[in-house]
Amino acid sequence: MPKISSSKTSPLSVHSASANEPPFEQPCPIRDVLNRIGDQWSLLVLETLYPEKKRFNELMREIGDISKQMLSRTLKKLEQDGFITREVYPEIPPRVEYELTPLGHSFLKPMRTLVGWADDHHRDIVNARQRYQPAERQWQQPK
Amino acid sequence: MPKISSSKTSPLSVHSASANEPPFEQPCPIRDVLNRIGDQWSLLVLETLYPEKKRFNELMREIGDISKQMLSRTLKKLEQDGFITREVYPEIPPRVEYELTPLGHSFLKPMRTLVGWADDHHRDIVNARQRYQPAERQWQQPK
DNA sequence: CGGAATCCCTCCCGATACTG
DNA sequence: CAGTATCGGGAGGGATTCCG
Repeated sequence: MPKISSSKTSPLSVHSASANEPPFEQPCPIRDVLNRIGDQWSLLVLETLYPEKKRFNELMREIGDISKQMLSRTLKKLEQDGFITREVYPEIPPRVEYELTPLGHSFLKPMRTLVGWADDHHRDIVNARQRYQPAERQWQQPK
Repeated sequence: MPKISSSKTSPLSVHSASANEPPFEQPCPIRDVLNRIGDQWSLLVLETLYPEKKRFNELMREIGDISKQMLSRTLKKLEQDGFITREVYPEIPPRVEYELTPLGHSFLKPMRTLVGWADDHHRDIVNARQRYQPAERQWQQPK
C-alpha cells in the first residue's frame, strides 16, 4: 500500500516553492496530488475538458460560476503538472485551446471512481450531519 | 456520469453553515465530499484508523506531525459526516476510541484507487513540473 | 479574447495555553 | 489523557481592472 504520511520528520506542508526554486521532491505523492486537485476547481475543469479540447471562454461558460482569475490559475497549475496542454494560436483575436494529456486522461478513471462514490454516498453523509448531535461533550457553547 | 458542477445559479461555496443552521442540501456531492477529505489531514487519519480502532494519542503518535487541534478538528468533522465513530469510556484517565464506520470503510476503496494513481504517476507530475517553462507568455516578469 | 495585477477577505492550520 | 480557547500568519479564492 502506498504511503500517505509524510516521510519522517519532514512537515507535509506543500508550500509551493518560490519562483526560482521549483518544487522538487514531495515527501508524499498523495498529499502532493491532493493539494493540486483538492482545490475548488481542478476536478471540474478536468471533467469539463473531456473529451475534447476547449477554449478559455468555452470553459468559462460551461463551468459558469468560475472567475477568470481562478480559471486561469487552475489551468496554469494543471498545465504545470502535465494534466493538460495549452496551445496558443497567433490570431486576432487570440485563441487558446486546452486539452487533456494522456496523463490527464488516465487521471479521469480514479477520479471518477471517487466521484461515483461521492454520488452514491452523499445522502448518507448529509443524513449523518443532520443526525449529528454535539454529543456528550460537556462544555457549553462559548457565548 | 454524476455531475461535478454546481446546480444552476447556486454558487458552489460550501460555506459550513452557522451553528444553528446545519448544512442541508449541498448542490454538488463531489464538491461536498472533496471539501471534507481534501483538507490536510482527513485522508491520513482515515488511513491510520484502518483496520482497527485507535485512541487519540495513538493517532497523534502514528501520524507524528499533526497538532492536537487539527487532529481534534479532523476527527470531529469525520464523525459528523459519519465516517468514524467516537466512543468515550468514563474512566480515569479518560479514554476515547475512534473507529471507522461502514461508510468509512467503503470510502477507503475509492480513496485507495486515487492514492494508487497518485503513487504511480507522481514521478510524471514531478517531471512535468521540472520541464515546465513559463512558455510563450510574452509579457515580462514584473520586476 | 485571454489572460495578469491588484485589492480584500475568509478560512485553514500551527503554536500555545488552559481545562476536566 | 483528551480535548477546547485563543491568537495569528498565510494560503485560497472572489471581484474588478488593466493590458496584449
